[in-house]
Order: sequence, then structure tokens, then C-alpha cells
Amino acid sequence: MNTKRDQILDTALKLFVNNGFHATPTSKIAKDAGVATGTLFHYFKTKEELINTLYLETKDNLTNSLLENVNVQETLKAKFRQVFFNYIFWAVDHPNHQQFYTSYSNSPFITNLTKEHGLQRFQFIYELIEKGQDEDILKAVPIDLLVEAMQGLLNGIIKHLMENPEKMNEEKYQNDAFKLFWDTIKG
Amino acid sequence: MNTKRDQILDTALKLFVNNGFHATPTSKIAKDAGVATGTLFHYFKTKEELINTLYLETKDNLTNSLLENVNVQETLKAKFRQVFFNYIFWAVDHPNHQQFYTSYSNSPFITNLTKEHGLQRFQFIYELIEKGQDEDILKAVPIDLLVEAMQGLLNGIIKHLMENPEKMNEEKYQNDAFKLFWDTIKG
Amino acid sequence: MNTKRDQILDTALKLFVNNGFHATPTSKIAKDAGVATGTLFHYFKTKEELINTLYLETKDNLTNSLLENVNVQETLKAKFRQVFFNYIFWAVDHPNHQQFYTSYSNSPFITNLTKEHGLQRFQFIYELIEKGQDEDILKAVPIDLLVEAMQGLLNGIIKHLMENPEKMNEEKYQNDAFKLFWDTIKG
Amino acid sequence: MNTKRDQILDTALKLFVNNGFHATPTSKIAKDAGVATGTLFHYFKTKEELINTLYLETKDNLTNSLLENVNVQETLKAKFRQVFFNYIFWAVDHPNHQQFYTSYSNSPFITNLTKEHGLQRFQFIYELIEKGQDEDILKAVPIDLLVEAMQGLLNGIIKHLMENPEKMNEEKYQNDAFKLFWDTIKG
DNA sequence: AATGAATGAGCTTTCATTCAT
DNA sequence: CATGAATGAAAGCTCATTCAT
Repeated sequence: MNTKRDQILDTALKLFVNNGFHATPTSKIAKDAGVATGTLFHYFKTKEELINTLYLETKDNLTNSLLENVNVQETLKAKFRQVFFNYIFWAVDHPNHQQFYTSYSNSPFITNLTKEHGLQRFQFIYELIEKGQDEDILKAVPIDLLVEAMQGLLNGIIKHLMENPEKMNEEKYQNDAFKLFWDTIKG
Repeated sequence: MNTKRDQILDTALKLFVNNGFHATPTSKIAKDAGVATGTLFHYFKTKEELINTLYLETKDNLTNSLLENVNVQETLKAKFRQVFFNYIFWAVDHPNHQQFYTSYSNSPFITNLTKEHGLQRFQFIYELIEKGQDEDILKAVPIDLLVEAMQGLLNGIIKHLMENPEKMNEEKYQNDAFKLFWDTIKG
Repeated sequence: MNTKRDQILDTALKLFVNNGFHATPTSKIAKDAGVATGTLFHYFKTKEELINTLYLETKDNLTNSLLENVNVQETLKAKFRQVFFNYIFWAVDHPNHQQFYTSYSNSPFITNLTKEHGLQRFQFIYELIEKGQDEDILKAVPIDLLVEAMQGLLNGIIKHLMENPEKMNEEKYQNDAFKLFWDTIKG
Repeated sequence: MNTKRDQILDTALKLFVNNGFHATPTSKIAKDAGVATGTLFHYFKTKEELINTLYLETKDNLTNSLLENVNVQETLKAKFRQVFFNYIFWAVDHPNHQQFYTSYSNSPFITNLTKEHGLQRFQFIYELIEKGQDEDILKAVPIDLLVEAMQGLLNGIIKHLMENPEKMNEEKYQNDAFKLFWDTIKG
């Protein structure tokens, strides 16, 4: 359903990732998507609305993936491990979305409204960390610092993985990667 | 000397960081720098040459700072600590350069030639890590993974610092930050 | 139909003839044609494509005129006379096209592809000359020399006619002009 | 003497011929001539003054050549023959000057003043023709028509010669070429 | 005489957006 | 819903010319 709208979103994502926002003309998006220029503006009032929509849908997609198989009765470390690999596998499965997310989450094209909207969906991560600090499992440093550290570290690991995708399924690599992550945050 | 050229570089750096490459017209760079448009193109054949020059000069500046006060007879951990804080203090002292460096080091505007040229200057970091792995001080994981992890983590920490610059001088914060870093890489 | 495209072509022809290619800004073509600058580039990807299109359409127009009323059963001289006057009258009727054709047929703006494309349409002239040489009616000199001579002479005559258009209808002038031409090539 | 001025003139001639007036930046003329941009404007107030100077010096050069070895006591035909070959040999010896002359003698860059100045130097050709018409040797057609015809025909022959320079020294070719010319104008 | 850094008007071309069909 | 011709502001870049040295 709504094929044209989806074609536009898919095409735009790819082009924004590969060429950047300003280097991607709406005319090219329309052409590659196989629709008329007018059609793009029928679904999205402006180019900015298009990229904001893309951002929100990508974040939704990611957040849903992050929560998969996170089991309430597991240990905290097991939960973090699950979320960690959910993130990593999502990145590998959706390389364009992952690229898009890291490239544009701090860009000026994404309005503050969109960012806030997106932040709410990460609430549960904050709760997990706070709990970990209360129980003396995680480092007692400012939570924002911990979150930024995690985020940055994850970006680094994923960047490496993207350049070496064959490692993804090596058990040793997986353990190494998670150890990096867990050593960073554990108290 | 060569005031005009320097004014152009300074202004361009600021504008590229705040607005992005494509959202910064050369006309605005010239105007803000107080020179004619033609003058910009007198010193830099194209807008791309301008940003590549900026990248190289920034990287030079950073690399020189990283090596300051790194003492040969210190322990490896002490050396990493010194480099870590050299980076952090450089970032705080040159926020625009730091922003520019993280934003553009992976951008398509920076040609491969420029990137290679820049890479050579980080050689010594690789050597430090290899030595640490040989001596079983650092984690025995692929060196590229370790480098990306360090880089990503540092970006995260600096991002947090930029939003909370007053913490810079708190001793506890400094120790917290370095502990995050060291725990990540130590074996 | 396609009024805008035609307006652009007409206007460009006039301006290229009067001011030259480089001295004619696309902005002026658009303005004089009564369209937006973008419209010009909607129909012609570049200024060069515009002038090449103009060249091909002009050559088509000329070639078609040259062949009018050339009767198979006439003598060779009568055929040449017909072609001669077809050229002359075409030139008088389409002074801008004639000017354009002589000014730009050797210019670097016209690509080799366009030139070749245009050459094919003059094939029949070559055939006429060869037949004339075979029958000892025309001078036995290299055919290329004869063609260049004819072309050059015609240019000279037309140049004179353009400065004295009132002579066009004088029978004596017509006879004088053709005699110049025929004496040049007849054996 | 005045080496720089001459270098500029030589270089400009070559570049104007090969690329055209507007496609030749003064900066390139200066660079190719091995002088500073300012030097060019020291000798020629404007680019237009440069090309007008070039035109006048070229025309002088040509006119002088045309008159060489034209003997008063020869027949009219012999005189025309001499002038004809003077022109042709000059063209072959100075291909750039010849190209320059034909390309720019009708161009808008050459001011009317320059053109008039140049015309005077052709006075003797007119006198030769008038005498020929009085003596019933040349065609009794308007003199301007005859001049344009001669000029055009000569351009055609020279164009052919430029593309087949090896023919220059073939006696048959020379005779053919002059016969074309003489048949055109003789009564 | 000779230099070349500096100027800024003007060029070709791009592109987000509109709107009549 | 869908089209794509048309728009015109704005972009990167060029170039004839000036002028302090």
C-alpha cells in the first residue's frame, strides 16, 4: 500500500546516506523512486519534512529492535548484553538505516521537535542505567556521561564491524566486542 | 602575514562547523572574512580545496598537541593518560577545530589523498597500542577495533564535556573520564 | 506547440548572430524570450547544447531549401543555377539563419558530432559536382578545392547582397552574380 | 627590444586564433607570455586595445607582403597573379596571422576606427580593379561585388590549402588555383 | 618598467517548490 | 492521486582591471 510514498522514503534514505542531504536533489529522489517531482511534494510538504519523517521512522524501527528478547527476570548484565547485540545486529541488518541514524541524529536538518520526540523512546535505557548505578553494578559517574560514552563506543564498534562484516558471526569477536562495552560501564 | 588567507580559513572553519559545508555559501565566507569573493578563489581554487586545506591544518594542529609532554620513561598507562588529556584539553581549547574534525573526517568532501596524508600523523598511536598489547597491558583484540573503540569513546566523552564545560576542571570528573577510557582498553 | 522552446531558439539565434556566443548571457536569452532562466535549462542542458541544436536545425532548414525545384531532367548548369539561387534567396529570406550558419559552422562551439551530422546533408552537392567533372563540364581540379571555392565565393556574394539588399531583384545583378559563380567552376 | 610587449602580442595572437577572444583570459595570455597580469595592462590599456593592435599590425604585415614584386610594367593579369600568390604564400607562411585576419576582420571587437584604418591599405587593389574594368579585362559588375567575390574565393582556396599544405608546391595545383581566381573576375 | 594580490560584477547552472492539467 | 513544465533565487566560479610596491 501507499507504494509511492514508501518508494520515496526508501530512495531518499539511500541517497541521503550516500551523498548527503544537500547533495541530494529532490528531483533525483523522485527520479530514482520512479515518481514525478510533484508526487514527492504531495506526500512531504518540504524536503525537510521528508528527512524528519525518515528520522522518526528509523528511530522507531531501531527502538523496537533494541527491546526484543530483553527478559525481565534476567540479570542486568544479561539485559545489557541483549540490548548491545540487538543494536549491533540491527546495524548489520539495516546498514543504511544505521548510517542514516548516526549521520543525521546531530544534524541541523532534524528539528528539535523531532529530536525530543525521538528521545522519549530511549527512556528505558536511562532507567536501566539508573538501576545499575543504584545497585553498584555500573560506574557512579554522571548518567549523561555514561550514555554518551556508551553511544560513542557503540558507534566505534559498529564502524569497525561495517568495515569487517565477516567478523559478525565469530564468537570470539562477539565476546571481545561486548567485553569492551561492559568493561567501560561496569563499576 | 597573509592575513587574508588566514581570515578566510578561520571564517570558513566556523561556518562549516555551525552550518555545514553545503549550507555555507562561499559568498558568506568571503563576506564574513571581510574579503572579496574573488580573493577566496585566489587562495583556494575551489571550495573543496578550501575544506581540504582546513582539514589538514586542523589535523596537524591536533597531532602536535597530542604529543606534548608525552614522556618516554613513563609507564604506558601514564602515556595514554597524557595523550587522553592532551586530546581532551585540545578539544576544549579549540572547540571549533574539534567539531570540525569529528564532523568532517568521514565526509566525502575530504579526498582520499587528504585522508591518507592525515593518517600518517597518527602512526605513533598505533605503535603505542601494539606495544601495550605485546606487554599484555591492553586487550588482545584486533587493533583496528581497539582504535575505533577509543576514537568513538573519546567522541562521546568530549560531546558530554562540550555540553558541560564547567566540569573540565573538577578532579573527580577527570578521573571518572579517564577511568572510562582506561577500563575500555586495558586487558 | 512547445512555444517556450521555440521562443528560446529564436531569441538565441538572433542574439548569437548580433553579439556572439560568449557575449550573449543565457540570462539575456531567457529574458528576451520571456521565460525564466530555469526554463532555458529545462529544454537545453547547457548553453552548448542550445547552440548545437540551433546549428542542426538551421542546416536542416538550409538543406531543404537548396533542393527545392531542382529538376532531374534539366541541364547541369540549370541545376547549379537553381541551387545557387535557392541558396541566395534562402540567405535573403533568413538573414539571421544565414549569418548564424556562416559564423558558427567553423566555430569550436559546434561539436564534431554535430558537424558530421550536418555534413551528410550536403552529399548531393558532391554528387552533382562529380557528375559535372565526369562530363567535362566543370574544372578538373580536386573536388574539395572546388567545394571550398564555391562556398567561399557564395559567402562573398551573399555578404555583398546583405549590404545591398535592394539589388536582389535586379535581373542584371542576378545574372552578374551567377556568371561569377559559373565562370569559377565551369571547365 | 620591448621583448615583453612582443611576447604578449605573439601569445595573444595564438590564443585568440585557437580559442577565440572571449575564451582567452588576459590572465592566460600573461601567463603563457611569461609576464605578470599587470604588465599586459601596462602595454595595452584594455583587452580590446590589444586585439585592435594585433589587427592593425597583422593587416600591415599582410599589405606589405601583397605588394612585393608587383611590377609596374607587367600586364594586369600578371599583376593579379603576383598579388594572388603573394596572398597565398603569406597565408601559408603565417598561418596564425591568416587565421586571425579572417576570423576577426568582421568581428565586433575590431572598432570601426581600426577597420577604416585598415581599409586604406587596400586602396591599391581597388585601383587595380578599376583599371581592369576600364580596359574591359575584368567583369563589368559593381566593384564591391567583385571585391567581395575575390575575398570570399581566396578564403575558400586558402582554407583548402591549409588542410592540404603539401599541395602548395605542386605547379599544377598553383595553376588550378589561379585559374579559379582569374576565371571568376575576368570579363 | 614590472609585479601579482585584490576586487566584485557577472557568468552558467542548480534546485526546491508550485500549479494547471 | 499524480504529473512535469515552469519558476527564479542563489550557488560556485571567472576574469578584466586596478594599484601599492
